[in-house]
Amino acid sequence: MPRVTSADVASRAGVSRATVSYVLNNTPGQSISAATRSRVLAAAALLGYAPSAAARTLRTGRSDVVLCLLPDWPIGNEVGNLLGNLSTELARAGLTFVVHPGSEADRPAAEIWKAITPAAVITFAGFSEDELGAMRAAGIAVVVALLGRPGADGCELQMPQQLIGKRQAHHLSGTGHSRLGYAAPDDDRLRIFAVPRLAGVRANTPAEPLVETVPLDPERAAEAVRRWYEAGVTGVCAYNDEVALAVLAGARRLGLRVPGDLAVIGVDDLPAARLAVPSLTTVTTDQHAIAAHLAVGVLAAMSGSPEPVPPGGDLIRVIVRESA
Amino acid sequence: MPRVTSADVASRAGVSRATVSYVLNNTPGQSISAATRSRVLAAAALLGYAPSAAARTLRTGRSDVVLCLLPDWPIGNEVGNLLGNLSTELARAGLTFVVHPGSEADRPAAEIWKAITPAAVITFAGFSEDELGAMRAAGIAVVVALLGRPGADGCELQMPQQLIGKRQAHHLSGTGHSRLGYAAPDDDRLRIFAVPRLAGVRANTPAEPLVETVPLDPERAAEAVRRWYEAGVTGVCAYNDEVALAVLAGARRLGLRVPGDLAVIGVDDLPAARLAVPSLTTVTTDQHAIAAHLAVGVLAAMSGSPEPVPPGGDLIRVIVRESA
DNA sequence: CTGTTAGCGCATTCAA
DNA sequence: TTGAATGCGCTAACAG
Repeated sequence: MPRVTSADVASRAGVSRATVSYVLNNTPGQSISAATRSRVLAAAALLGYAPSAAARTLRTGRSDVVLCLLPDWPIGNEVGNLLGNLSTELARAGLTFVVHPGSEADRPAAEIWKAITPAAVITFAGFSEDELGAMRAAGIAVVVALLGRPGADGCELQMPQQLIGKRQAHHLSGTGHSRLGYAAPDDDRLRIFAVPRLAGVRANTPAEPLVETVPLDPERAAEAVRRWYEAGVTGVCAYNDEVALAVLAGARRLGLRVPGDLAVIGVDDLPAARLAVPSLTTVTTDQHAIAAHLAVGVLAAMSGSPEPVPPGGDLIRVIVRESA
Repeated sequence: MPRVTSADVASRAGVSRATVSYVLNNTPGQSISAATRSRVLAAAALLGYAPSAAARTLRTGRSDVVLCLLPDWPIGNEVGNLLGNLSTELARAGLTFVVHPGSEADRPAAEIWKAITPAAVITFAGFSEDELGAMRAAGIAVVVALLGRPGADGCELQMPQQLIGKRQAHHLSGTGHSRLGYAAPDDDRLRIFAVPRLAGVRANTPAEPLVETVPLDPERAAEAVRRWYEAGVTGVCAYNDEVALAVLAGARRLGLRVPGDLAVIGVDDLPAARLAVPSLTTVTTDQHAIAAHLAVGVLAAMSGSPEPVPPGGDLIRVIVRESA
């Protein structure tokens, strides 16, 4: 199974390799007769010719691949949505989007981008200065850091994460809760999200929220709920809907009424949120808008333009149901 | 910011490009003095040299990238897990795993693999013969089809899908239910999974199961539950946990007891399953084992070996909770 | 106008 | 240890 190259197409069509290239790429400023053109096209189709991405990338110096390095955190619905939207958005710009789901432990990030040679890298975890330099040396035009420390080059989405916490806190305040709790996830990999979300809650509530780690288990969640109850907490912001469901389960186990004794608000609007008892009030992010913003950021970085302004505040909405 | 090439490293270290290559690749059968070696290494580190994947791929004729083409279906926890495990598994073999989450509509699959030139492609949707031929012509050694029609070249995981339905049916039969219902998802993109799972149920229950499509909405789910109830159905196999939660919600709305009036069993063991009321009995697949099997399949296909035997039956387990 | 020749980009690897 | 060839496609310069 010998690889079909442009030379094969050329000889099959009785023309030179240059002509094949011109025809297949529709190179402007080249006049090639319709007859020749169709002969080349026919030959290419017949042989099933696909140009070597490697050779093309080598020659042009740029690939059209955007690589997303996923941190070690579990991929759920929301991330899945974001990735799908991002793919759509980048495809619109003629870019190919791929995701690497592995952890740093399995394969260092460097190995990955070296193997792909992307035009751009999107990362959620941030990079060291060394790594950044290495990537530039490898000809990667841009690095878009999502949740890294501000000031790193690349767009910054810390704000939306904080905004999520802010919205939660405001909703609970608005329904008369002044003593809040925060339900943190029992998974260190989620700290990168949990920290800014909690910060958002903290900054928008008069009293310091009482933070409890809530495992996804009714029994153990009940312990956290009990501590809140004893401390006079009446409203809980949960890291996400899963944690919120655990809080619900814990409250039920203690015989507490939701939202009567304890109001709960989640994040993500999972299908399960609507189906829970009581149905779960939650905060959702417009992943479509986020994806669009990210895509614009990537494009800007690739062309050296300044990074775009972060999207407005309307991309985070509270979905009011029964639990708060 | 000029790209750092091996030539730069060579001149900086005062050696030839060949030497650089030998040192950096630790090429066996080459004797290079420790002094030279360390000089090359130092120069490479200093300049932040990263070899061009394109050039390397072009020269060696093989990339170490495995590309997974995801169909249009929503990416949830389970798929996320599978991808993560797969990445780990392939990393063990020195391969780089990337996923393309876009739909065919955004960007035809051909565009993707042409842009990546992977050593192997994993697909869940199956390919046409034409596309298969094209991929081979592009030098892609293998195509692993997961849920395609049997007989396509590549390993076949249809079986586990059917097995899932089988396990559900058996569990319900074992707890005394003879008239079963099947709760199908309200999303056509999931048909590829739903069909074989339903087939598995069908093949393992005496009477034909009563199939109802269950939207993820309590109100509308209740309609489906009512029809089951009126038809004398006492046990429902749900497509997955989300659908199962909808069935639970529907039953509650009708005032039916679960599992007393209606037993429900899901698939996936989402966190929400354990937290539901009543907690959800469900079936889970050992994604670790599946990933390992897939990885072996990819390796086999890449080396031209026959495809490995499918993993045994122990990778699907019923987790018994309250709902069935 | 139409199409060709020739050299480049970068790392690998054989022969010297 | 090194010079030089090689893999594949792009494209400026050039000939019919």
